[in-house]
Parts: sequence; structure tokens; C-alpha cells
Amino acid sequence: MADIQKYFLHVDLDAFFASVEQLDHPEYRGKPLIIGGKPTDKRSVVSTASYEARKYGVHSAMPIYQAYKLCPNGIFIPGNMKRYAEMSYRVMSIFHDFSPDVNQMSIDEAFIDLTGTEDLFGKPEDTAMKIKKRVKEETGLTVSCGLAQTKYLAKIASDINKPDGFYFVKPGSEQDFMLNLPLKKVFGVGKKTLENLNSHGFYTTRDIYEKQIETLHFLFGNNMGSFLYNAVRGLETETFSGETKSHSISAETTFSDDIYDIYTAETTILRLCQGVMFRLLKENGFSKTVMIKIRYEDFTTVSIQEKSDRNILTTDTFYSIARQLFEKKYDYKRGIRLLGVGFENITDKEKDIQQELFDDGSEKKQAVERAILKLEKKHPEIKIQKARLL
DNA sequence: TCTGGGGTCCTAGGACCC
DNA sequence: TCTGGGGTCCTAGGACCC
Repeated sequence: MADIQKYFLHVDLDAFFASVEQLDHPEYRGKPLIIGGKPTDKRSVVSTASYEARKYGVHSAMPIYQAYKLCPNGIFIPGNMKRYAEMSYRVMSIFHDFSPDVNQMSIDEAFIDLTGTEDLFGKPEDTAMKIKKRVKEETGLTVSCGLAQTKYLAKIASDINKPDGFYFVKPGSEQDFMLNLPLKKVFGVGKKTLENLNSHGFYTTRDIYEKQIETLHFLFGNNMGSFLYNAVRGLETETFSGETKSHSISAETTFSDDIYDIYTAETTILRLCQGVMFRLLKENGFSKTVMIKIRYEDFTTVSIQEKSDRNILTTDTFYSIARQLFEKKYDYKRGIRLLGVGFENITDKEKDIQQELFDDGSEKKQAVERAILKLEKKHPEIKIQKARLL
């Protein structure tokens, strides 16, 4: 039997937050709509811009005040995550009707494994069309799809014909596809890597293709070198291979004006700790590692983490460690722009039971108490009490 | 015109051990 | 007393993505 042809569809909701708002508010339709904050917000950035707003040059991650300059007649709103999550759920549910293997990557995108679904739904490119149609009919939203034999190529392909787009990287055309792709569209090549590539005379994917792997290793390191070597040949498979090694939960906040007083800093840390602790409990996670992050007025960012010998189970403990770390790290002469806290290396309950057996304090405490009992039996004249009861 | 918030992964250096 | 070479683990910082 020949190898089964694998097919992955990457589906991306077009200008998701803005599109939901335009659905919910007819008065926003056909107008430049910017989700992110009010034009007067000092340090907000654009979360999503409607396609009408993009015509003015507004795009994601742009400071709001800059978007306002480019598009003073735009409608600026803060957004409503609860509503977007609800719509996202509805769309993802549709995907599940077409494959048991749906891999949600974020609120607005997912991979759907269409391998072996031909008997049920027909050719994968037809299935892609059916999915687009159903999403449109049932939610009013449009999606852009990329179809390919690897997730990596499907991901890049979904970006080719946005919005309401579809692109199929046909089996056998993978390398051609990559060699015709602008370098900045290569997923995983960001601003810094692009600059680095340019500085070594690489301006196209073909420039990379023409070099030996040893050269790429030497110039960009083994990892990046191999990644680039494979990517331009359409052979990259590591990027979305799954199996995340670690998990973390964090929260951070940027102050509208830099702060200089410890009291505000500590109050903020407490508030952030409460939120993060709540989220950890909600997902039944356990963590021993607390992290805090400080961004100073000049945008330099430092962080420090500490692994405790037991799981952090209460906000009190979490906060007390976070505050200690803050005091240890904080350079008190400098203004603070951002504070963040988080848990790292989160594990689930089952996995953690093993560790609990030997480093949860309860065993030690028990051992100590047993020792005390023994001692008291032997020497009835000695009375041992906990320090706090004396 | 100074640059959000929530994540994951990679790298480089130091500690520690053999 | 001037010193090798791995291997592994940990930490801080940074690149990248949505």
C-alpha cells in the first residue's frame, strides 16, 4: 500500500475581533474599526484593525495614538474578549464536524487534520470549501485557509489569499512554493532574523537554498541553520509537531505612567498574583516556580524566577515569594513601566503525586512529630511544644 | 511617535559532578 | 599553584507568534 497522503488545513479567522464587532453592530460595518483602546489611551496598542482600517496603514501591535493619527475618523473600541471567545468556540465546533483531530492554536486559528477524511467529505480541497461555507452560513464570519501536506506549509498558505482566501500547496510543489515566498513570509523568521539574514547577504529563500547546510549552521547556529535549510525546501516539520515541554501562566500590566513607589508596585503584584493563582487553581495545575518581571522606564526588561521546594498553593505564599523576588531584583532608582508575575513549569495533579510523596512537607512534618513522640516516651520530663504556642 | 498581553522555544553562561 | 573535558541542570534574556 502506498503511503497515505497527509493533509492539513490551517484555518484563520479574518480580522477576527473586528469582524465580530461588525456582525454585532451594523453601524460599524464598512467602516474603519480599531480594537484596542480609546484614541486617548497612552500606552495601548491595536489588537485588531478591520480591513477598512488597514487601508489607512493601521495594523496589529501599532500604538493606538499612531493609529489615530493615520485614521482619525476610525471607530476605536476596547473589545470584548468574552464575546470573541464565544464566537471562537462556535467556529471551532464546526471544525470538529470535519475531523476528530482539530488543533486549536489560538482564539482565531486552528489546524484540522483532513488525512483520511476523503470517504466522508471528498477531496480535501472540497472539504476546505465546505468548511468555509459552513462558518460563513452559521456565524457570518469569513476564514482564510491553507491546505498542504505539512502543518508548516498549511500555516503559511492560509496567509496567501487573505481575506476569505484559500491556497493549496499541491503535493510535489512544496519546494517551488517556498522558493517563491518572500523571506519575511517565512514563518519563524521575524524582524531580528530577517535583519541577520540580510546582513549576511540573504534576501530571498533561494539565497538560503543555494547554501550548504554547514554554511547555514556556521552563520546562524545549528538550530536556526537546520530550520532554514529545511524550510526553504518545504521539508520543515518540527514547528507544529506538538508536545509542548513546559507550561506557564502569567499576568502583567503596563502602567499608563511609570511608577516609582514600592507601595503601588506591591499592590499591583498582589493583584496580579491573585488573578494568576485563580487561573492555576481553575485548571488544577501545580507549580513550584514563581517568576516576576520588571520593565523599566527605558523599556529594559528583567526577570527573576525561583523554584521553591514545594508547590505554591495559596495566594499568600505566591505573593510573599513574588514580593521577595521583586525586592531582590528591583533597582529602586528606576521608574517602572510594567510589572508581571507568573508560574512556570506547571504540572498536573497526577504527575505531581509522585513528587508529593517525597518533598511535600507533610512527610517531613510527620517524621518530626514521630521523633518528638519517641523522645517524650523516653524522657517524660521533657515537654516539647511548637514555638508559636510558647 | 516609544513599543499590550499571553504564551512557547532557544541560547548562553554558570554551577556542579564525574 | 593554574589546570581538561564532558554532561546536565538551572537561570536570565531574547526572538517569535497571535
